[in-house]
Amino acid sequence: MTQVVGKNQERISRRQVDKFAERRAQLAASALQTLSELGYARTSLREIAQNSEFSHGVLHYYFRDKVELITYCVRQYKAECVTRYDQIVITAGSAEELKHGFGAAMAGTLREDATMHRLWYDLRNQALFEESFRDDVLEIDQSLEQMIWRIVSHYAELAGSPAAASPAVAYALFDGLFQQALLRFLTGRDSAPADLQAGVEQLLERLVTPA
Amino acid sequence: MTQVVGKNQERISRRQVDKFAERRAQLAASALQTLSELGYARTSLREIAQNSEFSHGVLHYYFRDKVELITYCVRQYKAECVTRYDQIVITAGSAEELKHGFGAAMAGTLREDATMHRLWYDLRNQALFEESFRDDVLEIDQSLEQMIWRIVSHYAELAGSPAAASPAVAYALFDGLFQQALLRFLTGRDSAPADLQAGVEQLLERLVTPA
DNA sequence: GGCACTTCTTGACAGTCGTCAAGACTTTCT
DNA sequence: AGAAAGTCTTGACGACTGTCAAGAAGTGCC
Repeated sequence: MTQVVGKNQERISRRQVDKFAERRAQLAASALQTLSELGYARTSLREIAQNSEFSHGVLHYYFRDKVELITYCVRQYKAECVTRYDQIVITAGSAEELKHGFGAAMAGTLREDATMHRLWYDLRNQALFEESFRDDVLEIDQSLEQMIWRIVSHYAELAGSPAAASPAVAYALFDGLFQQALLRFLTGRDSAPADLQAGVEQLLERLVTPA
Repeated sequence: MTQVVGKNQERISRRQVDKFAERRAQLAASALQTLSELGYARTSLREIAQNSEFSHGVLHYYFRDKVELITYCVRQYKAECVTRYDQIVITAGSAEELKHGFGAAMAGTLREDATMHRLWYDLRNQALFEESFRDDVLEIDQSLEQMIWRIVSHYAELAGSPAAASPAVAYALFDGLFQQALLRFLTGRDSAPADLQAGVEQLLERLVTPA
């Protein structure tokens, strides 16, 4: 059922643990791909297995049940996206540069990772109905809020005026913009990324301009 | 299968159509209640029927299939909520009054109709994966955007300065605030409605203040 | 080679799902 | 009253779900 490590083979047990973790990550990647294509409601374990190179039974060798698999997926998703804009914060030398870099990065990930973002909103919503993922989802949401706040506060610093909103409000506003852009992008409106970039940059300006 | 009306009984056919429509609405109400409790992914026709006073077979007498039922539900939901704030716009005599009325109304519906809002976001997200509800969802979303814009533009009028955002952006920002407040409210943060009211009022001010 | 252990496949299970058809019950009209 | 139309229940169907157990296939050690 769960992983069993050899009795007195300490040398290789480390290697086996690594292989075990690697395969978990590999299967989680297949699961994430399937989830992002079909959504939570329509994703079954057999479908996930078909998107991998294994059969459906193997999922229960690496994950206790469906909940543990999806929880693991959510955590893996988080690791990828929580530091998405940090490089921009580090390298930006001016407020203008940061603003354009952030706007372009938002527009870029909208274009490139649209289905993954769609999945994120799907799972965040599931957490409103189901207790299971709630803690992980809330933790990711908080990390995203902090990521946004690193942008806003650094921009305020570069611009020389204090930020005029709390981290929570700033995150909510950018998230609203992004979610609407995602809806439009996925329903075929090609101008969505450019519109998002403009909206994001305008919002960033206004968030550090005193009323 | 579908409704069959008597041959030459024009007098009563009208009454039968009404009864038919009434029962559809009644069943849709049961469906909406079930959906708001369980979410789209976990709602089955049998569960819906158990939340009504009928057996599961009757759903296929009044609705062709599950998609038509949920589509009908979405439309019924729309009719209820699209004019939610219009009374406030009409009766508000000053910018201040409109601002407080709107903030209080948002906080109030967050408290009262939280599970319905949760369902709305769930269904809007389903539309990103499924083609079926997409048109209806987009139509509702547009109506909500217009509803928000009636608030913003009227507030700008009362305040004497032009609105500094497009209808789409304004809607996205308020929606972001509301969605975050919903997440917090449903996860037990009691201050969510008050925080939402404050955030909404602040945003409304800033949306009509020139940069 | 034989052995211990890990990894993966296969097939089955109990349950649920949407759908539908047959028929019973109810209402309405003549 | 009897016929006809409308309404609802019951029970079944095939398909799909998560889960699990039995065993085959693969891997490394003596």
